[in-house]
Amino acid sequence: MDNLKALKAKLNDQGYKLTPQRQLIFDIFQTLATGKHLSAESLHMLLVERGEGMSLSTVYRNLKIMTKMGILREVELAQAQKHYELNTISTHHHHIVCVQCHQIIEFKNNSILQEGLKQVETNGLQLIDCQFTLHTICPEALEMGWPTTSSNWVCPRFTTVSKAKSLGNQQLKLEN
Amino acid sequence: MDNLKALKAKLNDQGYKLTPQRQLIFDIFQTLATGKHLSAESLHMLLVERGEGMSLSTVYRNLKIMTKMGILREVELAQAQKHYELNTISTHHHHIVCVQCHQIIEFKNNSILQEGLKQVETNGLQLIDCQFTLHTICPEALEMGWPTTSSNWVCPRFTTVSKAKSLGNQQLKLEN
DNA sequence: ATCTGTGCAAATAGTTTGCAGCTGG
DNA sequence: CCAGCTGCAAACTATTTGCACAGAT
Repeated sequence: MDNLKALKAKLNDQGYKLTPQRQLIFDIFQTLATGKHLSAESLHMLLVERGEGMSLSTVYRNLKIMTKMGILREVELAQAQKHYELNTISTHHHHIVCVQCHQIIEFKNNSILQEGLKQVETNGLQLIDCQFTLHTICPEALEMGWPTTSSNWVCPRFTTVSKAKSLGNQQLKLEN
Repeated sequence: MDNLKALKAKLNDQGYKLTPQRQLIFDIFQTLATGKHLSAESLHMLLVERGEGMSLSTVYRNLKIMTKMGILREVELAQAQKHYELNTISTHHHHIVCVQCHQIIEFKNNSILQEGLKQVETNGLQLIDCQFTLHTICPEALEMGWPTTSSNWVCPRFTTVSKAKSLGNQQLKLEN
């Protein structure tokens, strides 16, 4: 596979090696459904299920390296753990997250990425990742008396809506 | 003070009480220099230095509540801990963070907030916080062979520059 | 009177690290 | 063959929680 060669080149370029473990991790992210993020823990479980033994520390170590290199992006949404996804221009997107039910809506918006690039270049820096994150509350939770709502109350909105509303030429999709 | 009344009203409205501890925390954030964030730990230390005994758990508990209510915003930048700052429209800003030296540049950009509001309203949600975060690397670190750079190497760029470059009508200032 | 808040100490969860042996370039 | 990588177990750090008591409305 071509992407694999590129990965190897990128790694070697920085003095890192292409190990079977790194290959596997990269592969999982490449075949991951759009809009899915993995935590270190869930990635590890996925690997174990696949019959690929790999230690959790190795997972952590490699997620870190691949994030540093800009291969993956690390997103901190509502949950306690960090989540990871491939960091490519074509799949680049942002997140709306409900602070009560923790559901996530992804959306694309190129003008925001452009704005980010401009801002970064103006300061003579190089962009590694650009994250636009909107913390929101759903009207249903507000009716329930949020923020006093019980922590496990789940907003019905996202479980019934299959696709979030799109805005202009921007495309939105519902996230797991 | 007027802000204090507003705080009390907001809290009572949700069934929370205005305790001396909450007042103190709010006060600290109000008098905090622009561009400064506090972690739970550093806020606690600040309180202790001031001679205000308060348990760390109380700090954590109240930071959480005040973030939920939109009084504070929780930012996850390069560090391991979460940091907090007041969440007001007039002070609303975004962050550029260097992934090597962890220095932060703040910048204002109203069009981004507008974009966020539009996006959120289109989905029938209510905005609590809007964060635009750019992860970048400084050219100096790249020259040093980043990402293989040692973890405590500090980019000289930010320590010498007193004010980051501004972009258009947007205003930039150097952080903490 | 009741319900929320606090301090303390203990618990937890996510992540990191030291070390001895293994492996890719 | 050598610097980087892995697995394991132990360590660590930020944050959360249970409980008994105190305080506000």
